[in-house]
Amino acid sequence: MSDQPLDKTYDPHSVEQKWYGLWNEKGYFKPDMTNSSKPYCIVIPPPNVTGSLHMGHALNNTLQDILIRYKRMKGYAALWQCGMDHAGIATQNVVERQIAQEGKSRFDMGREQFVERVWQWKHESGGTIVKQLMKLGASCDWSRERFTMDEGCSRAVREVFVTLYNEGLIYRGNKLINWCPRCHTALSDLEVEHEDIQGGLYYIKYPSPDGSAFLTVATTRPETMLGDTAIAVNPEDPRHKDWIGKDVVLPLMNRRIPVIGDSYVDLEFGTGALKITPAHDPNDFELGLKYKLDLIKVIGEDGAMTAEACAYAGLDRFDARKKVLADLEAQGLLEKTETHMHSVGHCYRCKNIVEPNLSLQWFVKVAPLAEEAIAAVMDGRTRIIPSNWEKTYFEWMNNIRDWCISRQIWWGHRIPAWYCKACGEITVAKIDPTACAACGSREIEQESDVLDTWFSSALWPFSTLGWPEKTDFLEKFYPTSCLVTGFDILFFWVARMMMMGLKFMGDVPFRDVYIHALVRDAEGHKMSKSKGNVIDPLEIIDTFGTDSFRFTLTAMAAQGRDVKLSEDRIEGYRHFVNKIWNASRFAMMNLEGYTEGQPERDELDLKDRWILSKLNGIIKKVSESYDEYRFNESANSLYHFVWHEFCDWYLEMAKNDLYQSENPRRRQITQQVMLQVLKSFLELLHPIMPFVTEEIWQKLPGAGESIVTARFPEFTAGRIDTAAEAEMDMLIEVVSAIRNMRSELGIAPSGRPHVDILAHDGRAAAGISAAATLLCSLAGLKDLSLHREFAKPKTAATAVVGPVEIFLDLEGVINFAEERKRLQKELDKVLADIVFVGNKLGNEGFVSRAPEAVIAKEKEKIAAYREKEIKLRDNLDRIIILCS
RNA sequence: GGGCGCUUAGCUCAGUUGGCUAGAGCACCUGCCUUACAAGCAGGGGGUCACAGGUUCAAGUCCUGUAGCGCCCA
Repeated sequence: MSDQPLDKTYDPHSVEQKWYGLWNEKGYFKPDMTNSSKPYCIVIPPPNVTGSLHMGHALNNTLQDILIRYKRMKGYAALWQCGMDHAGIATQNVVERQIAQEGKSRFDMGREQFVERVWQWKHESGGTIVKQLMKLGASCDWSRERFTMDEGCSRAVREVFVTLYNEGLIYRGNKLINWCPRCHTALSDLEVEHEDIQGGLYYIKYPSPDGSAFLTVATTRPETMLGDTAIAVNPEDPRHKDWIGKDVVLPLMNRRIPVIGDSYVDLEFGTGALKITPAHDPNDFELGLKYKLDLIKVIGEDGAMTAEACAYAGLDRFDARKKVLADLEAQGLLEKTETHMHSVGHCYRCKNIVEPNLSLQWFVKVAPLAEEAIAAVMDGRTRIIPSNWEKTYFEWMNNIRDWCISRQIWWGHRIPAWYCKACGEITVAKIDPTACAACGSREIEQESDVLDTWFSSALWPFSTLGWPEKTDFLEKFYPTSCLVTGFDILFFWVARMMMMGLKFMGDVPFRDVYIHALVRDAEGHKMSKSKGNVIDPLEIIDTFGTDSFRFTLTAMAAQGRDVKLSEDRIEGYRHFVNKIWNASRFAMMNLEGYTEGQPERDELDLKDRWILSKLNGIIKKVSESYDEYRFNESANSLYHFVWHEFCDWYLEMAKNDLYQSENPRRRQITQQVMLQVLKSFLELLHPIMPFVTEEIWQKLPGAGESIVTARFPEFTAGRIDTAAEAEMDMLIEVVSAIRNMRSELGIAPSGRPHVDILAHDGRAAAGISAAATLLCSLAGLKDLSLHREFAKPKTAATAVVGPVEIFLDLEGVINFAEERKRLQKELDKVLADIVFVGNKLGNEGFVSRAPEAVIAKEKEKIAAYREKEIKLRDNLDRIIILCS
């Protein structure tokens, strides 16, 4: 305990720095491997090494930290396995831009030197996000930080690749893939972002060989016509079916191509005739296979037209489009042009338009792996929360296509395949071979492509725990407990981890997957640099402190709803931090004569029993909410508890005991209860607000080593005291009623009126009597008289609370007309209540079919209303007399 | 085109299995510098829960349809 009282306001910055460093140094974030405590493990979604903390990270990591801190306090061996992703394309882009400023390209440098340069960049400027995560308070075990390109992860990648290859689940094939001409690499289907853009729909006339007739075809990409090898029409289409089996002449190229009939063709779209370019459209590719059509590649890797495009060779694809259209126009073969909205694929890294292109690439045959991954979610080995995401997961898994895993870049895991120049065979090996496995030739050359970054991320839950080695960590923590992530990488990452985990570990990678929402701006727009609506979490932390920021995210992170973040909201929660601070400050300013100890049960007074009961309720509520990933409920119940129960009522009532000196024992008990409640509250809140809770907790008398490793409060059913809660409810209502009268009748806050209370009911009377002093101070009264029988005073305002009637002496100050209005309003309300509940009870269906308890509740209600009505009428009558 | 979700107070949102004449924060109005907190305290106003049907004794909550918005996939 510190002798220093708390400062008047809370200063987050110094506090945050101090504690984080200390926690980390003391190793609190490392799981306790020595004991037999149950494991709890989360693997972090590895941020890109190029990344810096954005709102998505902030939310994602706050939620993970809450879970980890909670479980750690619950006594689990809690491991938050952290690390970073090498982010192949993104990182390569960053370094390429850097060397471009020096006037060089990666090709000038050569592969080895370039990769060296990337590592250098990584060491110098990569991973700024780690420090930012620390600012956020993330309690990762930094001693176990991993990188997808580190030695262990690379070994895991090799192991997996070779195994899958040997089992025929990885193959090399010439197929249609998504090609980014800017990044100069293949992309998987997932890495293409589709966006609707306004384009043209061009109607091109394909003449019959004798020139007597034309078949008109509509297309959005006219430049691909140069690679057409057929036209397809629907055999059901009366307009075109006669063309089937005949040829047309491909304009500009003067090539004869067949017209085929296939029901795939949509009768409604365009003219009902479809040009087939198997080398540049995925659907055409399938048709090409079906009808054994030629594949003519007219767009090259650089986005320019190939030699196959003859007169157009060398032109950029978009220039070629213009020229093709102009030439068609000139030949009278462009029938018309319409504007047309259609979806166009863009590279998710550089946003350039992606070209579907024929290319020799490596693929993972996913169907067999997906089957297992589907089954694991179906039978509940892995839960997806909220469960409606399961449907999305199944939908995707059931329609999954082979995964293109080769990338034509240099930064990444180089594919462990060697081509033999002598026999042409491929050698795939875990350890770099020196000779061809087939013919023994030493003339072998390694595949130049690297693997999709997501390939290594797919192994993250076990590669980071040491796999393929059999480590203690792997043994203890796999399957991990929970994965926390946004839905945007459900397919990219979660699905693939499921497949790989099941395949290589024989078990799911995680028991739970918690999918959280997206953070948007106050208007609900996705934050993006181009829109300029990005809120930088680090600026927020600087302005408001980490705790208020984390609390805001948590309180707003309701399941299945996006977080619309505004600074106003964060500011509001900064007030909350301040409130906690000041409540604690108050507690510590009133510790005169304090001794440590646990008061006996029968020494507790009403307010003590009440707050301890409420505390127990909140322990239950908060634990359950954390357990069920209802983070916002934890946050909101804690907010309400400390502000509106502990501060508004308990502390206000405690002042009586704390300020008076006649009864030191009573004061001690109140101090003990107050501190106990405060301490437990801080522990409950700590997972959400790690810093301020530690700062205060440390200053409390009898503090332990750190709140980080303190025990999370346990719910005890026996501590719930319903009698105390009911009694307090009544007192609170009485106080509120008096305050309301004072306010509505314009009694100055400095005014100290006298109150008479009439209570026929013995219990109520006893309660009021015991709390008389309290009532006076809370309601600002001079004094209070309690009566079992009472001649109602003439000049008093009145209120009815359950079995109790309150008379506020207004001699000299009363405005009878005002009081009459007030009572009339009260009476109207109670009459409406009676009608409402009366209707319910008068309903035959309700009485016969509603559950017993519900009916009893309604009956109780109406009885109370009726009683209140009688008293109100009586009081109103007397006022009316006085008014006249 | 297929799928998912949203629409509740001026604003941002809670509201688990139907029992709510609907809650919070901010904003607003009134009064208070009451010795923890004016980043505060006390009191107050404000909603036909998008619309239309249906199921039920009972619907913000379940079902169907409509409108608007958003996202994912093709």
